[in-house]
Amino acid sequence: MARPRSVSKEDSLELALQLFWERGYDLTSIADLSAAIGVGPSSLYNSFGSKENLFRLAIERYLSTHAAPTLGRLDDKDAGTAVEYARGLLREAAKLYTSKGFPRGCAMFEGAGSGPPEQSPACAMTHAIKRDLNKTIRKRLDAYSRSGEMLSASSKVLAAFLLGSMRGLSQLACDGANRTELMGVADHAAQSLTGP
Amino acid sequence: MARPRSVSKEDSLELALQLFWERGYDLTSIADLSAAIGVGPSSLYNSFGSKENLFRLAIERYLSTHAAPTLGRLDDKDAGTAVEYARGLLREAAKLYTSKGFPRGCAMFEGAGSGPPEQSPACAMTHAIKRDLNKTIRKRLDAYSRSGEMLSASSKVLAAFLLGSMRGLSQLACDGANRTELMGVADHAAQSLTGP
DNA sequence: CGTCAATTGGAGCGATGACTACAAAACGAC
DNA sequence: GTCGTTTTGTAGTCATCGCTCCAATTGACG
Repeated sequence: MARPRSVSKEDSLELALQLFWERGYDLTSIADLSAAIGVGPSSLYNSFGSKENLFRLAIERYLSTHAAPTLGRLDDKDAGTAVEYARGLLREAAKLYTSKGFPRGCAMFEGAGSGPPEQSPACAMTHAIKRDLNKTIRKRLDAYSRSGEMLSASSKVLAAFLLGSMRGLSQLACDGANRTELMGVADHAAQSLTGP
Repeated sequence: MARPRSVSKEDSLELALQLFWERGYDLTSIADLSAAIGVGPSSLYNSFGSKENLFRLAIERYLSTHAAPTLGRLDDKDAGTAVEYARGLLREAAKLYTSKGFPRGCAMFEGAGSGPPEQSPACAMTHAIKRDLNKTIRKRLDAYSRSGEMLSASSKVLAAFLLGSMRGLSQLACDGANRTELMGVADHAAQSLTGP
């Protein structure tokens, strides 16, 4: 029994996400968001509290929608061999980073600076997520090792390599590499997990 | 026959570089630079003209000093096999990205946003450099191909992979990975160039 | 219709952004 | 010492930042 919001929270978050995705946290101002969403700044603050919180919610939306297929590959337990697991993960990432109608690269990697957690609020929140990604990949590789598969390096090194590859793919996408090129890089990186 | 500058241009550029390196172009303000260098803003503008130009000169200094060993590996024609070439390049980069007493990661990759050239002045200048890096790597790989060495993929894919690996290493360094870990990733990535 | 609750647009807050105007200061040349 | 040249610090320009205050608006409910 009150005035209804002119734009739904979901719609607002999706529009905010796309701005953060394209320009990053620092270069996206409240005025930009306000104009893109079509509501005044006061409505944004009434709904989301702060720019930092809006970013957090936008990234959460990103992870649970756009990035869901990629995250699903992260702990895909039916991926076949380790190489096939890595290929599935990196190809899915490459696909996400070159989706038509959306900004290039990864919204989380590129949306916040890549600095240490204390550099900015946005860095702090994405830093924790990246740690989780690394941990998840490493667990999956450890499982391959335990089941007897020979890998080309330790799970620690390979987890860092795969996460680094995802970030490299994101940056290549930002710089204009097309999907075909990214898929080639993804395939090559995945293939490198082959044991001796 | 005029008043001498209180801080040399070289010293100013080195200090400016380290700030841009650590915080990036956008998050480094003229006031920050002024305080770190120990001169007023007017001196900075008198010496360098604009923030954009100061950044350009700082990055040029970075490339010609700190990054010189890494750039030297880029077209090292006495590197042995392609795998050895890649290993030399990536290990030198890993070393640069974890130098004691300097910010983590690559000043050029992390100092400017990773967006398209039109996103910001800083992006525009680094974009051109990245294109050159790719081209140089590819030429080197083509030379290996022409001399009969079998590679694991096309020079186009491998050049993108190697540049992507450098950027991945830089980001891992920014997130706190230590030198040993980066060296492991570098070795692994280089090893992947082995022909079939 | 009147009431209450939530949202809205707009105006404006203090802080900070890049940048500049200007006069005092510091040298070499004379 | 005086002059000319360049650098210096200070103060201030206008724009924009994240954010807030407030009165007007919009509905469902009685």
